Amino acid sequence: MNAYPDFAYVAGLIGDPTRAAMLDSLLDGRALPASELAYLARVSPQTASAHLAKLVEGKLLAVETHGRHRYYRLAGAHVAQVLEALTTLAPPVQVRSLRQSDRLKEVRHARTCYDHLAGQLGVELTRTFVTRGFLREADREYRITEVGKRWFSDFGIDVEAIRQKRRSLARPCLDWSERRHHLAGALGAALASRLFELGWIVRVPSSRAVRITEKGREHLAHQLGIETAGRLT
Amino acid sequence: MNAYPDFAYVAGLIGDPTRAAMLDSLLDGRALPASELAYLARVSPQTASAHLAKLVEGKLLAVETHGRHRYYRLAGAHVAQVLEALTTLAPPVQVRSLRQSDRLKEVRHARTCYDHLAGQLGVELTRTFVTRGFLREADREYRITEVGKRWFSDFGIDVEAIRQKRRSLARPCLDWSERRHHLAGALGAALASRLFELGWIVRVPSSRAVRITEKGREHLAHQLGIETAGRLT
DNA sequence: TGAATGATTCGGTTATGATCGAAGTATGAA
DNA sequence: TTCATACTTCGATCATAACCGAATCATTCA
Repeated sequence: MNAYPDFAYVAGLIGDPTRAAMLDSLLDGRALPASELAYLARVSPQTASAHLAKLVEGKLLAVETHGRHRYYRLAGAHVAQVLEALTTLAPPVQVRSLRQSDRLKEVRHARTCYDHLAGQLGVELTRTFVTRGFLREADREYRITEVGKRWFSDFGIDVEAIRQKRRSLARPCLDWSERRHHLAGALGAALASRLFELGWIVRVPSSRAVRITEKGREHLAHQLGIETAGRLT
Repeated sequence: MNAYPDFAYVAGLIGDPTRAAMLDSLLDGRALPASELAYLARVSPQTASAHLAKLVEGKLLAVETHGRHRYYRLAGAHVAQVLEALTTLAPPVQVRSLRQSDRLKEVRHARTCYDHLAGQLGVELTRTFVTRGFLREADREYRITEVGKRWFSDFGIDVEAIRQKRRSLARPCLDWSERRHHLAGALGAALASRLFELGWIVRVPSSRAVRITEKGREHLAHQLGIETAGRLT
């Protein structure tokens, strides 16, 4: 009857709470061993193993064997994008505690999405790049302008070098908290790691949230006109 | 622990084969009564009722009561978009029969996606509008240029009139078969219904596929330079 | 070679939730 | 009223798949 691919299969894979917890743990782009994923999802190694096999079978995860360890990671940025898109449909969390509310604010403010930045910070950076003429929006991707190439180069990102890579250079990714696009792709990834490298942002332990350092706050304001103080709303 | 919305819940709703069949039946934007959905998903009315309640509870469907009938439809175009995005991750169907292969070609060639057009035709139309300067891509939406407004007006679509509507005017929607964006939003919907009205396209019975008529083929070629013959690949 | 560790396979148990029969509610028509 | 239709609620059944204990495989290290 149905002549086109079936979304029920993929949704079913994602829909199991345990598998969802695993996918969630991998959303930041890391590769984790099976035991770690079992621990994070609070199930036994056997159970985890079965789930991971299904996720690999369904092409949502990729696996890499290193000695007796098996490292699992998302099959690609496209998987992270679909998960973020799904989150868009999810009912907003009802806040129970002050602590939980704080964590939600953190994660809305700035977080990693696979290997790039999302949240207010991610969206704001992207918006600034477009209004300053560094990026131009095209179908399914951002084009990097000459001005942009110079700016990124000065910032310590060699656009030509990362252009070599197979993956797409600069693509938009839908942000579930801001409901706007932020920069993904190789350039998005490079930008995020450069910001970590410069110490403008640091990871919040055991969370996808990212904190902007004092140094980062100053530089973002001076160099890009992005005000980040008091934006934690 | 998790401070952000959970995609497992939504994915779980979509992941059940029966519910997925119902969502699929509604992907063209129609509103169908519960009994019809039960028939299409091959379950009893009681079972269907339970599933529909869950889908409404999860804000994936909206329900409208007319007398003793209850009409269910997708809660909005955003739901259709997420379903299309999910389909992007789904494994390609393995073709068993010539008949199935033909249906797949049909649906790849041209189909409705909620209330607008998708497939090769949808993507090609959108591409043409952009290259001819009728639309310009911006963040999360297409901007309609002055030239575009005139062209759509000549084509029988009053852009100012549909701009009044609440829903977004012209937004991109990811196409699972072409893996590019096509035009969604109020303008996308208006375009589709105008093409039906003009008799350039007709629906294929019991399918989301759309067939381009001889008349449509000629006009698309002359007025927009879109060659549709022999593109059924 | 043997012991220890990481991970998977197998088999049996259990719980969740999809399913439908039967009964109940609401609307419309005679 | 009474009957028919559209749909939902309740209750019971049943199947699927998540889960873990035990055993197995594979790698590393002593």
